[in-house]
Amino acid sequence: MRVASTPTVPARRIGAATSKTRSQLVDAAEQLLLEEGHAAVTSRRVGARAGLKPQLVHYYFRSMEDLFLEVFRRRADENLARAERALSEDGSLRTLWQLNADLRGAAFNVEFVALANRHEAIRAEVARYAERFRAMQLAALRKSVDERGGLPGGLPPVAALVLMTGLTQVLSLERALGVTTGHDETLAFVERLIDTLAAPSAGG
Amino acid sequence: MRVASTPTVPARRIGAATSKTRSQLVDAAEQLLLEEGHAAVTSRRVGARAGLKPQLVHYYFRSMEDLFLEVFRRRADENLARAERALSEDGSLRTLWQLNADLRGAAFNVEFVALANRHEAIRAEVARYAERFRAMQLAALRKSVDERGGLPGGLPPVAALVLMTGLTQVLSLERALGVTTGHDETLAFVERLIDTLAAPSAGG
DNA sequence: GTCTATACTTCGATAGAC
DNA sequence: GTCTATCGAAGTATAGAC
Repeated sequence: MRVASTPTVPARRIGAATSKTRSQLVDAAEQLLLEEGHAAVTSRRVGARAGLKPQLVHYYFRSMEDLFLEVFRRRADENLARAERALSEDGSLRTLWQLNADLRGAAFNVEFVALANRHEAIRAEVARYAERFRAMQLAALRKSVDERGGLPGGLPPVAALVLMTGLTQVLSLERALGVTTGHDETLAFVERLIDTLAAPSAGG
Repeated sequence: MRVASTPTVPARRIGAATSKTRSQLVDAAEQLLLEEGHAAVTSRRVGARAGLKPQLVHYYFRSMEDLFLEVFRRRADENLARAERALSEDGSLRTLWQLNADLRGAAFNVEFVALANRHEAIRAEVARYAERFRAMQLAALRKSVDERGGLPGGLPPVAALVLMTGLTQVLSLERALGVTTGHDETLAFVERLIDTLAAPSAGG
């Protein structure tokens, strides 16, 4: 006796994940997302941007949510790979700062956090990425900080990461809005702070 | 000879800004925005949520963008009024911290920042609010900080505000996503820091 | 793998009666 | 101030030919 393990609906066929056309669609979706927000990422507009028929979006992706997930994963994987490269040898605060400050597109994050409100699958994926990114940074920072007996003021390494994340995100976000009051002062302060911590004894 | 100063299109009539029905529509729009994101704020759904006909949305608002602007302004005005009350007597770091930590709905901000990408009028309004909020806080903080000769480490008051804004936003955002690694440690650190600054000499 | 054709839904917005 | 009626555009998704 066979247990029913197949879906009741035959499910329409879906294109291969290795297809070049498919990655063109992901490219187009990412562009639209960054330029005009997630509401602009429709099958028709993605198709048009890629120079393809909109129905191909539905051939390669079971739903628009699947397309969003693919756009997110691709970017997340890039970020994690870049972080791994940067942190493999040097987990200093400066490296971590540069890593966070260089992350492309706070706009990207905003769109997906907004999407996460409505799509549980996207929320889970964003959360998974955020946790992995933080854990990777924490491992590197702990290692470099332990060598010199902790951060000043009793600042826990993980708190330094949360602060850094918040700071880089708010700076990017506000810049996109056209709000820059206090940015220069804050950046200068962070630079000074990192310099001080990198050279605890004068003239090192 | 009269200069043409009237619009070429007669423009359909728009309901009074004082209408109770109108504010019910704004209530409904705000609820939908918080629960399901800005994409869920359609004239049909707003009407249904308010128990009214969707056409009334178009009677009270020239466009959906106008409705979004009204939702934002109402909340922004509340926040500014609350800030003014809290800061009128006490511009301490603790008061500022509580003010930022208590601000309802980082989700609210996310939705409007996302909308700002596509709607210039919304971007300008969000930017105007952010600048006013920061300026109000800065005036209060400067006053309270000058009395005691500045913040430690040469931290400029405006940089303290930027840091605080980033921190409270990232904490709210990540909590909504289900990411909380490092939150407790960071909050504890901030509390300790504020305590230390509030009582510079032991046994004050 | 890509096409045409199409079903079905929902959207913003307006006109005009009451 | 609210209603009915409606237009035209855009959305997701699917079926089936090639």
